[in-house]
Amino acid sequence: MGIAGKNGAGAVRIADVARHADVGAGTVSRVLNGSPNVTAQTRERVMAAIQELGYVPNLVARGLAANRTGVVAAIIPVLGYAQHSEVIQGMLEGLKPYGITVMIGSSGYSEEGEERVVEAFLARRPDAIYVTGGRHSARTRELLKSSGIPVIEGSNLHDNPIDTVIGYSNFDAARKLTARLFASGRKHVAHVTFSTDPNDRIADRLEGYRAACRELGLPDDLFIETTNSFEGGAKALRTILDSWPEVDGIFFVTDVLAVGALHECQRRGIAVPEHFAICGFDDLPIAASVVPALTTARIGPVSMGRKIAEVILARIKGEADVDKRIDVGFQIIERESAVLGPKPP
Amino acid sequence: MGIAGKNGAGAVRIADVARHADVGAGTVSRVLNGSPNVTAQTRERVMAAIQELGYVPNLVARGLAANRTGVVAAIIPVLGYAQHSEVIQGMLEGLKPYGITVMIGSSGYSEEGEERVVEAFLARRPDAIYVTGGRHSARTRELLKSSGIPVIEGSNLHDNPIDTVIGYSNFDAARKLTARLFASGRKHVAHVTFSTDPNDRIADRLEGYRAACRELGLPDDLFIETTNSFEGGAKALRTILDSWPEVDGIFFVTDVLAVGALHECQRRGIAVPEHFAICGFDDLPIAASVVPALTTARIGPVSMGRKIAEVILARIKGEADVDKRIDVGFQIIERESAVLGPKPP
DNA sequence: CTGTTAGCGCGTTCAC
DNA sequence: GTGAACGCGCTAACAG
Repeated sequence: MGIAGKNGAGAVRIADVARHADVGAGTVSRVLNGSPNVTAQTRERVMAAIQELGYVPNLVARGLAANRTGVVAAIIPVLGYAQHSEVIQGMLEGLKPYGITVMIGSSGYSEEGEERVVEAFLARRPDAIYVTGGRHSARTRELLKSSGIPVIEGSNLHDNPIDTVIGYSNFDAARKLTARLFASGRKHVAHVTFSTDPNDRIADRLEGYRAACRELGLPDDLFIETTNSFEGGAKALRTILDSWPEVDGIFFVTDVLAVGALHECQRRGIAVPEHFAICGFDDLPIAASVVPALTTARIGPVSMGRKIAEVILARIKGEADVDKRIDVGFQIIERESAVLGPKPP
Repeated sequence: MGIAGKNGAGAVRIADVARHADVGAGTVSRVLNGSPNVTAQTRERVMAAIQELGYVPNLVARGLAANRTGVVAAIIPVLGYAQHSEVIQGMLEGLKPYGITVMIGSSGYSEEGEERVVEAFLARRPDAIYVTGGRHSARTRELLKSSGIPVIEGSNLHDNPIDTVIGYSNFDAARKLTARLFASGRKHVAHVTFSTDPNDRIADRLEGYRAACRELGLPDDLFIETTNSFEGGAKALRTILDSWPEVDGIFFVTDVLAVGALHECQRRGIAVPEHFAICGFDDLPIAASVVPALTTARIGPVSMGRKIAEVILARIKGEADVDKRIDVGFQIIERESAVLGPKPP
């Protein structure tokens, strides 16, 4: 320890401030936490002492004493996928004004990975925890449930949440997108998905596709699996061309896949939407830029993150009547990749 | 508090374990921290007690007592931009095996935002801190310097680091890309940049472009500013077409801009690389997918993050002879968007 | 090798 | 309204 021994902005503690302001340590703590039971005069004296000494409260010690750390934990599959990272971005923006910090972990798309991160995080006593999706190991559910803190499951509006779920219906969105392809005159709509992980969001989209097919009395098994990458989308397109020549519409489970397929169409001179109507999912920025622009479903991950922050704040404040199931909805974005007839000028 | 009052996996403390195993609290702490000074026999007894009671150490209390939190702080401009998020992903992967957690913050591309996050983070006593780039407010530098913890500045290999810098030379990479465009036979190479923030990486790329121009005795002022988005790239391309009809090569400061421009070329039927040789920067996944595939510079943000983790671990362990300046290098990725002559078959 | 004790810095009772 | 004292759960230093 010592003067500059990793003590943030100095080794000055609350006792030093108290001495300097000629008050008790308790009083300093009170002004720090905005207690009303302090005279304006003494408050000023304390504030002055804080300024002069450059005092910075030790939030670790506060966390121990108050049994409240001001930290929320967040777990997403990977940080590199913007759709998940932007949820965190929204949470950061919503929580920063309240002095709440976020610790981040990645599950690597695996239940086991998630379990280990949850375990490690709970030992740090966060005030709340956010996890992506609704599929977790039994032990993870148990850990979370008995943690005693608010648990927010995000992105997919599933039944049977651990505590609170904030998201949208992947099933409904996928069904709507599929139905839209059929409504635009397509007769044979395929679906491209992936299955490298136990991911309820992707699984629900597949079910949405199948439901839309069955509602029209059409076969619901025109789907193939690939890897979730641009190249995976291109590969899937080639497979469809080879295997199902009758297909005239494709619903890709992510924009990444759809964009990869669009590029493959460009390379092969296949006209979109004339030959294939194509839609994706997520409304990544690239969806509006690619040629032709991509029809897709928009979620608004940042605002979802902000909503999550709101709920966490309310729960931490102790408000009991917070919704346990919040639907942030989705929006179908219609662009050229899925219109029929000649392209707009 | 109480039995299930937000105490993680239960309210059992180290004293409970000690009692259950019939040893002292210190001994439990020793086995927890892997001290060699424990008999295998007592170690087992303690481990058994931990198991039976479902004890989970309170890392907040440990942090206070040990003056070592096992947390590292990381600040990036925004979470939604993959290039930055993936650095964090690499850090997570490198630090997780050592039980170290990452708290994340975003500066919003502003020095003031960064300063506030740094301030908030230091109060939580992280064991180390990572910040993006080398441009910071004077107060941020001062806070960081006097924090007493390892400070890693990342991404841009600048001079005058606060403590340690890990990255690559944006200047060199940009110069090399520009020179490559000239070497492929282009005579008028423009540069598209943006300036919405005090970003040393982008500024250094501009300087690299200008240096390459001057080395050939060519004008170094064919650059324009736009916003860093697909649409921004498209807009810049239109501006160049209108203003500088002689331009036959464009170095876009990010892949996002370059891809936006490539899409605009597709819309307008402009042949790339025949009309324009184009290159970007970052080697985002989209760069290999777009048509034509994009020549760009690759950094490897994930492995850079792992390198940062390594350095942090070494510094935390107290190793004094850790490099203060680590060049992770870059790689020019040659693809079709910048070759001359007929495109490959 | 092990038990005991004194802090780590702060919030929160209590009396005053 | 304010100060003093105790405790949050753990590590580290000290005896033994």
